[in-house]
Amino acid sequence: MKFDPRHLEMLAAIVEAGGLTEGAAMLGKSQPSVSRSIAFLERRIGQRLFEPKRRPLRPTEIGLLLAQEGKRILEAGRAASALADGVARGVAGAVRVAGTPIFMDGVISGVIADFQGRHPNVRIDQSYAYAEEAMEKIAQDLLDLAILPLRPGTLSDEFAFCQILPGRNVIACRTDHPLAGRATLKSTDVVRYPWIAPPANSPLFHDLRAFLDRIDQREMKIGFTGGSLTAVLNVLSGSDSLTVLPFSVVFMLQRRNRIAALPVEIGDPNRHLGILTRRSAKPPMTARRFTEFTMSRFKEIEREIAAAGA
Amino acid sequence: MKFDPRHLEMLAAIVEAGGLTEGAAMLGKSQPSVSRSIAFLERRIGQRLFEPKRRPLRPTEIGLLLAQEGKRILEAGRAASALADGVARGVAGAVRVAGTPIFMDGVISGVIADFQGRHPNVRIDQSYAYAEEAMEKIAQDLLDLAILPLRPGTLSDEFAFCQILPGRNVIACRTDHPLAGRATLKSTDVVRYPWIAPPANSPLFHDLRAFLDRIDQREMKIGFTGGSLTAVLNVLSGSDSLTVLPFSVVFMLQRRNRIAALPVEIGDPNRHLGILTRRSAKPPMTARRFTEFTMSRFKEIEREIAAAGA
DNA sequence: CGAATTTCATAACATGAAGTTATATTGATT
DNA sequence: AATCAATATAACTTCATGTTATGAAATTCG
Repeated sequence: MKFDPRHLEMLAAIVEAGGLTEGAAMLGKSQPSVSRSIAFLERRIGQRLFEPKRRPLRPTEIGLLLAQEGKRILEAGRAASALADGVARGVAGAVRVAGTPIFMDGVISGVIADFQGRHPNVRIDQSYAYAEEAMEKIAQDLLDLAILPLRPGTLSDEFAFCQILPGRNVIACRTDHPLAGRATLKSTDVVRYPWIAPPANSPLFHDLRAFLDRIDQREMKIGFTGGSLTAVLNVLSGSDSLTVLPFSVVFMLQRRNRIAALPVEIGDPNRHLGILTRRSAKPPMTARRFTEFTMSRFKEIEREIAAAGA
Repeated sequence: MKFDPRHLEMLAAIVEAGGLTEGAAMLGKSQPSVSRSIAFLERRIGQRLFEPKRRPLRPTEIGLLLAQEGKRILEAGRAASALADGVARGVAGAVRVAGTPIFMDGVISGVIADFQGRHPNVRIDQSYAYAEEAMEKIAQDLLDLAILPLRPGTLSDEFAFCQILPGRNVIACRTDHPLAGRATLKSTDVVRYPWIAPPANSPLFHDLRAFLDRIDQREMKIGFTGGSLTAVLNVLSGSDSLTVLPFSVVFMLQRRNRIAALPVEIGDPNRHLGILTRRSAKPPMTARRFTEFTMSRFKEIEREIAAAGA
């Protein structure tokens, strides 16, 4: 005996509402429709589900038991509805976001924390990726969006890129570093100190190489390499090391971690930090929400940077 | 967004089975039917439920979440099916049975205990009633069956009566009662001792009155009245009291409770203990099961009585 | 107790989702 | 690259469910 779950739903609704008419109303159906379906069900299982000749329809023993199962079905259906509505409104579901490690850890993690505070039912699946890999994953729909530095011109039509900050990098050091506070720096100064190298394939590393090429100083002491942002910061604040970091990361961390930026700008001025998405398929509502949230958050950060610079 | 629970079932089946084809098979439906239903559902909620371009169909985030609800629906449906099957086979549900208090407590309670051991999913709703009340309730379908003493001839066509034992009553006393063991008794003997009166409106009481009328002894000392069988037995075994009890009750209890029957038979010899049911409507399977079980049990009891009498 | 009211069942018909088989398409596999 | 298996689509049928209108029965109330 296989039941149509809708029949059990009707049964539960009638029992719960205390009558066929109210039960039908609760389900948004007409009374005769429900009446016929229940009659059909009773004949199919060869059992009365409601006491005969009782006008406020009262369930029999088995009617009550089956109605309990029906109630579970009703509740599962309601849960599913709530879930689907949440997804449609962008307040439930998941967002798959990736970005360069240092930037994700230094800035985006804070944004994610804020976002989760407002949308606790949205899960953020974060991963680390550089531009090439991120674009691949976005194209394969393994990723909803990526937050990373790019030159907008270099992009294929497949992608959309929404810039949020200038992608400039700076040389970072601890606040009481011998070089900190100097108005100008000679290129020979910076190579006297040990360096923390960013990951070998990262944009930061390329920028650093380009910078050293430019000042014709190919010899640098690498004192530390391969660490995450936390490790980099610890080494940075406990030694005279220098490293190259996105300005936004230094800005966000400068108070808490006593990090300073030297007056040297590094990297392509045409490059910007931005949000990379796929242009074609319309993204899930959750991803759109997160994108909007991130952008508004960065507007605030931009203002803070401007205020601090003034 | 209101879901058709069948869609959620399909979703769950596909996810559980690991593919659309197997899922359809699990539900006993054709593959195209399920495919189309899922496609329909995806368009309705505007969300993909399965990753596109994946051949062993794999659920998306939301697909998985909705499938979990679907699983609950599937399980509720399965539970309902098991329940309905149980009821149809008479191994689940309830039986409403009534009978005279002394007889129910003394004999039927043991039968019920046996029955419940074999059918733990059948609930026995027991109540106490004499013939008149029992017939009313059976006619109103508030009762499935009654077990009580009746003269079969007096019955209307509405009822069926299946006799299980002669309905004879005896005078009961404790085994070491002064009268116990005597081969014959004079009527004056029995009125010397205090009596325990059965409930005033019970057949036992009427039989006792008829008996006393017959032996022309209208004066009897009533020492105790109004108690249940347990109380009656306690008084009986702790004093020289006499009372009238169905023979079957005395028989069942004589070993455990040291009760004896005096060689005096009381009551209408044309009356029999039997099972009273309604003839018209076909009874629920559970009631039929219980009736059959009770009758077979009484066949055994009858053999035991015969063996003990020999 | 009978009338009014509520509540459920039935009738008649329309609609459309879901069932079917046959076939095309497209990832996956070797 | 070719084959295989899994899924999607097409075309069509069927039947449960939806509708409104109405009848019947039980409950309530004056």
